Amino acid sequence: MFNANAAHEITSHEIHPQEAYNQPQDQRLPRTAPMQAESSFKVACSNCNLRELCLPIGLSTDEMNQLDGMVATRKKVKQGGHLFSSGDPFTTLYAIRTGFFKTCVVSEDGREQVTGFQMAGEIMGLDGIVSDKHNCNAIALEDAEVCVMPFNHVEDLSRQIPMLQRHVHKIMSREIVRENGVMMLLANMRAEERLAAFLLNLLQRLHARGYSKSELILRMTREEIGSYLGMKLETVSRTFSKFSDDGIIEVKQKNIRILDHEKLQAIFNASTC
Amino acid sequence: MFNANAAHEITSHEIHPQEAYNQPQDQRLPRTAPMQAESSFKVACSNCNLRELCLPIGLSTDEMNQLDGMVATRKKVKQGGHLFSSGDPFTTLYAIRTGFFKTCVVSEDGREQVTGFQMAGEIMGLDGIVSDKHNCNAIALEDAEVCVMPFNHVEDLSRQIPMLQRHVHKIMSREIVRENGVMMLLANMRAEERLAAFLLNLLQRLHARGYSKSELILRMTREEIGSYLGMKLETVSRTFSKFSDDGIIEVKQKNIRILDHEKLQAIFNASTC
DNA sequence: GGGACTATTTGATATGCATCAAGAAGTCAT
DNA sequence: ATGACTTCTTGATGCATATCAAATAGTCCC
Repeated sequence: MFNANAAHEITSHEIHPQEAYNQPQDQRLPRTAPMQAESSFKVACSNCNLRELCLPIGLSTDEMNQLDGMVATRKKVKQGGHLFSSGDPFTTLYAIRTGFFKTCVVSEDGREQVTGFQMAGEIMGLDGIVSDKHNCNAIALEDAEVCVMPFNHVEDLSRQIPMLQRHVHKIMSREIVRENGVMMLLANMRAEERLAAFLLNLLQRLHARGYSKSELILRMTREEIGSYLGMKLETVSRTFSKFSDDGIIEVKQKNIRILDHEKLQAIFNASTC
Repeated sequence: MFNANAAHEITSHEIHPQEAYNQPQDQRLPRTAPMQAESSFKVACSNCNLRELCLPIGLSTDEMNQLDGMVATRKKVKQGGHLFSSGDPFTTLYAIRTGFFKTCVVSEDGREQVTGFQMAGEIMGLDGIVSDKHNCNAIALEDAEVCVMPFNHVEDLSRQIPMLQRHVHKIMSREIVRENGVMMLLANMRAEERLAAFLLNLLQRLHARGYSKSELILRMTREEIGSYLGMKLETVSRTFSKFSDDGIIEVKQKNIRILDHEKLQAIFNASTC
């Protein structure tokens, strides 16, 4: 659902290479899709190096070519910029090619609730389908690029390619299941369990993208973490400090190093105590 | 997505007529679909009196007939019975024809989290699509009947009827948006706001089904409400008592009468204070 | 590089809800 | 109808996290 070789096209003044998720790093796992010369790539899923995350597997060459019609264009979003806002008319889904987003809903009185953090290969905009307008804000937490997929195209192609249809359904179902998990977290867990769950989830998703299992850079503030986890930023900070004191993690601002993955897992399951 | 004239087929020993949501009541709004003789109805969406809630509008007669193939069969579930359980293989969606359900996920240590309450016309099982197995338990809170819709049928028909395809997408999107709202509730609201939001939501959904706006019967226990809202059953009870003391509602066990709808709404928006 | 801003950390105190407990009301089965 | 069970209500107390506050660290912008 988006094109490959992102790194080649990003100019260095846009991001800090050593910090950005959208740059390849030493820890990245090898990709099956070989790197290719950087010029002359059209917007196409068929040669996107993230297609294993984004698209259904097992498509025929023919279907792959059809699929390239799904992405109409690409769009860059600067850090802090809105990809879409609550109330905007809904016409397209977005696949993240590079960068990192948060989605949040805002109540009438202005309280903001972060409903999720999205990274490369993940789809945004599903909330807009039901009422033909977006129901949340999608804000880039670092400079980002997305594939614009007009929802009409997605639906048309889904009718022609059953495997794609199933894939779209799975993506929506996955989001429902994810939110079920967040409900469990918010309703039942204590601060330490929530933060452990949050870190483990981020690590797992980053690992699937070729990043280290024992290190990560938080793209969001303590306040945004707190919003997502239903706690105040001070509590997030205190809990980080506690994990640090207990030798579970090392915290250097937004850089987190996991020292004891098992202990973190144990806290998450602390349920079991 | 399910058949009509439920009331005619339910035998009285199964439910208490004066209490059940699955019985017509004085307060019900008139339906556009006329009541018909009770015998000889086959499983068919085309003559279901809930199709306005359940199905896309504006289908041609032809498409309507096609759609009748979607529901393979119907299934009765006794109060307390499982429609499906976490881990069960996923093959079908279910549309509630009559009755009332809860869905809940259970963490490894056994903590139960109610993720939703479902009533007539609503679809269950969407959580199962992503991993081909169900991710939660669906338990009947009163004797119920559902339409069994093999997911293969749904997908096949969706490819043939674009309006149905869009409808399925909307249903999934609606669930995502609903869960966004629950996240906001759990992360940001205080006990009174949560319970007010809960009551208003139930009232609104029941009203759409022809029930009174000022009265409802809770099908779930205080504990189940508490689980859904992220609070303990004692707090639910206390909050009901407080609303009662404040003249906002009248509580007689599971029977709730709304005395001051505006005040309830104000508490929900209490955010604004 | 320096000043203004934002983000983070840490401490002290307050509070909303959980927990523990016990009794009342309602429901079910025989 | 009667006893056993579940559900609900209400009170007393405790605790986890919110709130308030202030200092520190980091970042951005001229």
